Amino acid sequence: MYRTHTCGELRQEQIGQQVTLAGWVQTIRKFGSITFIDLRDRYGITQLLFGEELNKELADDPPGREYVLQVSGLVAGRASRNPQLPTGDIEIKVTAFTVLNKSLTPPFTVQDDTDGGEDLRMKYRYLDLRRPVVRKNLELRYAVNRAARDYLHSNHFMDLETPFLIKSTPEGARDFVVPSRMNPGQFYALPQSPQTFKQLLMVSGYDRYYQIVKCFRDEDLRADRQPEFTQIDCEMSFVEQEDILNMFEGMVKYIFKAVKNIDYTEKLERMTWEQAMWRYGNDKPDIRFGMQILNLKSPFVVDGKLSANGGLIDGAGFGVFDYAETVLAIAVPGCSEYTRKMTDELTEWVKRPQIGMQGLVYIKYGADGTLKSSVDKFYPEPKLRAIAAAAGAVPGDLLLVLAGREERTRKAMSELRLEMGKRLGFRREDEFKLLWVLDFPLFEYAEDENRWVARHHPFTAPKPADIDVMIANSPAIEQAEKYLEHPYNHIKANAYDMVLNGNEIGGGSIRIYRRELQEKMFAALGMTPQEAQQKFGFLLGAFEYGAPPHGGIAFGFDRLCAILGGSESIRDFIAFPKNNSGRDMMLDAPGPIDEKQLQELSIQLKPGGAS
RNA sequence: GGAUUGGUAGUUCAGUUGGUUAGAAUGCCGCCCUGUCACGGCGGAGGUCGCGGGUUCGAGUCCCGUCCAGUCCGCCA
Repeated sequence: MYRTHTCGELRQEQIGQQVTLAGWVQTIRKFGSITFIDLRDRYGITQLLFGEELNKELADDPPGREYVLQVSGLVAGRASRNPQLPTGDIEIKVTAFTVLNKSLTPPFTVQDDTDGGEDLRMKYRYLDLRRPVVRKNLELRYAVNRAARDYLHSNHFMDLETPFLIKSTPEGARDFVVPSRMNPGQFYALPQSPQTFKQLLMVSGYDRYYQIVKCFRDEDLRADRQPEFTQIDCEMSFVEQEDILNMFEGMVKYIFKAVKNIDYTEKLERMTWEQAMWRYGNDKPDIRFGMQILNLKSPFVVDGKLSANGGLIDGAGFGVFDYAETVLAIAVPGCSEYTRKMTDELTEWVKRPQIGMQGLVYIKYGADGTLKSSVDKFYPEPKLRAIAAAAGAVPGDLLLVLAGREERTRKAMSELRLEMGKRLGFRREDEFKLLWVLDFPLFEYAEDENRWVARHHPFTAPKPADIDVMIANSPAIEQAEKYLEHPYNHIKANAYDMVLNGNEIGGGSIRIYRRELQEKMFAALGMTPQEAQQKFGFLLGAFEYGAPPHGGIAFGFDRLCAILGGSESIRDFIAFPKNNSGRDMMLDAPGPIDEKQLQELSIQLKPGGAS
């Protein structure tokens, strides 16, 4: 037997017991004729005391950091206790020890506040994973996994596996492809999601399916994006949107309780996509704080209602505002005393190429009620007061105003709002705000491709009221620049996203389950009937054998774990992640393959294609 | 594809207007130390300043190119 106890469990109650422990050397502290060693395993740290006799034996071939040690000895109370360790009341008086394995000196310190940089830790990820902070992240990941399974199992969902070697699909992200040796010149694709399989399972009558499953997308990476990532993928039959919202609102709340012990009792806020775009400038608003965006330009419509805020700044002779497509403002609380230097810095911030604004206008609404702005020349105080009032600003606020092309300005204002929220400490990582965003547009017009694309995916059903509009209208557009007038712009999807603290953590839709509508959808996306048949014939065929109404949702598992763990980067929550360029620094993958392998696969590389 | 930040000792970093032998902390090695837990004390080793080219009497420092890493934009149904 290698051990009787772990390094995290011994307490005062065990004093006097003979125990055997095994673990890694965390630190060694020598004092002449006695030596302390902190022994670490997954469960904690226990202090070992080597007395005079053993100390000599230890000195013959002294162990170093990360040596694997097995020790036997007596649990004893400590002369001076360490309240910072759960095992700090006791130590082991070692009577015998064995070096189970040696270790090279690790290239960085294996402790929470390590001295190692990111890429070094990735190269030696197996050492990095020994650090308690990283271990806690993976423990949290497992807790989320277990909670999701508990909840779904108790609601009669079945975990069913779907294949990884499938067919490349034209829509959506770029596929990872795998050459087929037995079918020369042909390729499998790795799934971007098990979408069509889970729909087929619905056709087969498995009316509640889930899978915590790897998905693959060959696109450029970010801190919160990996080429292979994990989804909690779910699908249900005989459901409407409301059923799905309720079921998965329940799942996320269950996870909050199980993992964070948070009682998220209130019903999730709901917002239409249009509301989100106008009020927050993006489709995944962070609603932990206000600072909603106000449109100062001409009247605009949200959800069929005309906004009264428009026209406040028109016709004052300020060209930047008069000729801009849109002018947006936010009221930043308590910042009216910003100095010139600070507003200049914000101006530089919005002028960065990533934001791309020409400049920034500000209005300082002083605590004493006075108004000062960078555009006083054009807007006398009463006018500024009206603008401030419309934006819901109160004395002490700083109004920030951006003007320009609508899409870009809205996006920039969204970024500015988030940045100010961050600077003012409104984005606390221990506060969690969930939100449903509903009624997404079904289509988007891709100007570069000159065709409609599905905003969610091509299996998403339109709102029932829009089905007739979709069937009655041809997707064709006479002149490309006139696409905005096409009825397809107004078709809403039966789709929904769940947003947590400004991150999309889940998204799904009610699916199309009739062949005619699915064919119409493929046609709308520019596929000929032959193409549709060739690419999705299996699905269209299945729809002819009694496909039930169904819908589903998929959650970004890694991202959910990261947010619950208070981190921006999902890499910290994946045991063996890839770096920014999709490389595994530890394996040094991807790499070249042998000429023989290439031949078997009937693949010839372009000259210079492999290096 | 683009923007931007960084690359100097095992590691994390400093290095001024270009100027003598490139520093600190930590880690590592040796000696001392019986109550530490960030132990302490003394001593020591450790550098292709990412790589290539250029400017200069002289380059870690300036210029050009390139590679690697981080963040972001595009992209990611």
